[in-house]
Amino acid sequence: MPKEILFDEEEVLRRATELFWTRGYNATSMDELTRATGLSRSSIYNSFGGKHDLFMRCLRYYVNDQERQLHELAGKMKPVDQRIRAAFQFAVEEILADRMRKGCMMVNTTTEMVNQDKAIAAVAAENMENMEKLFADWIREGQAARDIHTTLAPQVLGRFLFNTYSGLKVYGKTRPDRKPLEDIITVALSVLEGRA
Amino acid sequence: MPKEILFDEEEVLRRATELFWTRGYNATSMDELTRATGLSRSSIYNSFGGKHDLFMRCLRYYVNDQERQLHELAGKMKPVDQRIRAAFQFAVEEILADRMRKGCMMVNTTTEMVNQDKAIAAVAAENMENMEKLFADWIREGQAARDIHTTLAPQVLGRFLFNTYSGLKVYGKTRPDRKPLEDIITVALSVLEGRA
DNA sequence: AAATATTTGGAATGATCGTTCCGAATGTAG
DNA sequence: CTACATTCGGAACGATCATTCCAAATATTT
Repeated sequence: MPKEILFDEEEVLRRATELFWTRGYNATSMDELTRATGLSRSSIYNSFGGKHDLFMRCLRYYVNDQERQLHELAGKMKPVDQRIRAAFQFAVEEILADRMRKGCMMVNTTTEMVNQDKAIAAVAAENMENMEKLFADWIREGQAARDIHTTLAPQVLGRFLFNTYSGLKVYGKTRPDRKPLEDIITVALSVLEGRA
Repeated sequence: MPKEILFDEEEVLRRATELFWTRGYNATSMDELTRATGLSRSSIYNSFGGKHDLFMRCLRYYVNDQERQLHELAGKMKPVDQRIRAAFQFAVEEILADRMRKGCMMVNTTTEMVNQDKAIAAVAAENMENMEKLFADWIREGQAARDIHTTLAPQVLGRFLFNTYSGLKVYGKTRPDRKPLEDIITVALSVLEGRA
């Protein structure tokens, strides 16, 4: 009975995410969203609810993708110290390839919306939790393999790595140059070396 | 001949800054600005130009104040290692005292506007330059006093400190708790220790 | 006290905001 | 081929946006 939905939902989500990512929540209008996705107003409201609902879908889409990429990295790159370096190096390449200087959608959203929107704040808190745990798990693994000293607890080092990671996303937005970004990583990762 | 301006310009700037800081550029309306400052629309346009001009004044007001506070700290706290720790500790106290979870206006503005507004991007770049230089100068001073190892160049360590600093402002926005913030600082400042 | 230059409050403007609504289009089921 | 459930395009809605404008208020100078 129902007429089929004609568009590819994931493709729409990808395009909407790209726009929100580039312009932020408040500066993005439904009009721009229709142009970016190719959908009419009605279709967006029908399929995704209003602007806020659509944004939440996009934000989750983004963070899931980000977290998935990092988990995949762990599958390929076994030695933990190399893996951590690879994760940060990957972030640098992403920043340098980002022609629109979008930065990180989660960081952008955090600074723009966390103190004004509880639903968004919840996603931000969850992502922080996940990232800290991911890094902490890697650290624990590296400590067990005696590649990382055990002077500091995995959770503490994980938090530090996540903080450095967020910082890079901000830094790259005003200065997307390889040298300073890699300088920062060099110093940050030196805390994992020796001293055991 | 001229009727006097009845308001205190700095007080107006302070209140407008507080509002932009809390809500960001796009989410702040001229209507809210009139309520926050007590001025009428005409007075704002007369004395400060439009919304964008006023925002630039506020942003400069904010960054000048921030940079001034750090420079003042250097005057009081002579030993460099203690001074750096004090600067980061001060940031933590600021985050914990920030009931509105405003975070850092410069970081917020960077992530919201840098890829959409050249004038703002210029201020962000200038502030980054100043902060890196400030930290680098402190590092150089500490190295000369043999309080900090000389394995890494002042500029490199300065960049790292600035990155950690920015990261904390983001972190504190979603999780304004003392423990994790101080964990991060502990790890970050450990890169300045020994090893010479 | 009168004249003047400026500020001030508030109404008005046109644009744009997010959202709703409805008739037309369209694919499926009988 | 008819009936129907749903999507779709685009007009329309009220609210709000940044900005402009003008008459009233006011402090200084004459």
